[in-house]
Amino acid sequence: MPRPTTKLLSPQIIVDAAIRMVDSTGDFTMPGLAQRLKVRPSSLYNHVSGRAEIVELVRAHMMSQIDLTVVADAPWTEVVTALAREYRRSYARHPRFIPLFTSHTVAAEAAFGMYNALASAFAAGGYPPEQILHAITAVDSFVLGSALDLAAPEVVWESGPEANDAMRAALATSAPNPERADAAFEFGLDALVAGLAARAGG
Amino acid sequence: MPRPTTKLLSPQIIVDAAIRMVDSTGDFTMPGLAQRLKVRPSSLYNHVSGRAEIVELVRAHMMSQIDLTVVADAPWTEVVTALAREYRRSYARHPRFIPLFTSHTVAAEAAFGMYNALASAFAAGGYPPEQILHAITAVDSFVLGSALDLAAPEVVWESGPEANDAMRAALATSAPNPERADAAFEFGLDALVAGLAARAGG
DNA sequence: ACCTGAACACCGTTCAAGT
DNA sequence: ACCTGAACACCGTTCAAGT
Repeated sequence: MPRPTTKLLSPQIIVDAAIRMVDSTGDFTMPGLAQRLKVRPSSLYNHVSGRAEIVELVRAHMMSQIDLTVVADAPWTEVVTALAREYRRSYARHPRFIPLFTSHTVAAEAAFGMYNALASAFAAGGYPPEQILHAITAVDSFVLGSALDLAAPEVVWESGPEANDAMRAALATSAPNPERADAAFEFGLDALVAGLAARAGG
Repeated sequence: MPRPTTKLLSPQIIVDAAIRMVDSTGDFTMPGLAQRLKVRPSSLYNHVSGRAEIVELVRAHMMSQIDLTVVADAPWTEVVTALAREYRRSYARHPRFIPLFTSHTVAAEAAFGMYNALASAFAAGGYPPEQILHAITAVDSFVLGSALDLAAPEVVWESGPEANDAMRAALATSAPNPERADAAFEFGLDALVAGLAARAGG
């Protein structure tokens, strides 16, 4: 009886199980992972250093799904828009995992491809070096905040105790998630990139 | 011997202790809170329903610190800018608490004052109701993302394995936190509001 | 009314022992 | 090389008991 060629455990298998567990329950635990993989919790430590590393591996996995070549030879504002959209989409595939990224370690390594691509786009737009980092940070912050909005439970706006006139009129037009979050992201992204374009070329 | 007039425990006292513990350690636990307050962990449950409620009380406390009347009679774009700045500042006083807000419940109640003020400003700017919610969401997402950037540990950009030319030039200008995060926020906020202004009045 | 003590069902992690 | 079993030091929460 030869050993099975496919191993029972590996970092990739653990990462997949963590993603599935968070998708279905909103969080993951080492015992929960072990149970899904039909293994004892201590076995996991032969493949990952601990829970924190699993979170980082998931982050790296999601970032690796980003296609950095989209519309590579378009005007720079379209490149930034497309990159930000791809960036958020990679988060959006597993929205409930996003809060686990926010008590973060570094993340810079996994995101470096994205940052390089954004830096090139802003440089092409005429941005001086000392503002490129700010522009990248602005896009990064907006994408992460928007991704978190996607993970939010359906907001019970209606129960808002004292909405003023402007707010009440706005609430009357509200759509359910994820359509509302998607529309808000596209709206905000368009405004942000337009504002960044107005500051460029100096 | 009369009882002491100041009680040993109250929701406010627990909230203050949680904030101090997160400021100094990055997280809080019920036993840790109890120890700081010279009390047993089970005593806390006479004043709060549990850990989750403490997080929500802290969120409400921080939001209540926001001054919604800043520059009330300025042009609407300045009102939005000032509100967003105040909003982020209320987070920034205790940056390490911010990640604890991101696995959130509703938050809408605590933020309603801010949302009302933003709604009024956008309405004054000529925004139609169906876009006001998007504009508010964009500001909200950008502020939260920027606040999280503030909680990030000093990023070891330099160790970035393969920065391209544009990125390397940008990194050479990087300042330490919190100055870098502050400058990036102001830069991004200016761009976002400029973009939102360009879409207004339609 | 509110603090305590003891208990419960969990965590993440380590490590010697097996194969 | 990798899985197990047992153990450790923790969690958050409940609840009867005290005062």
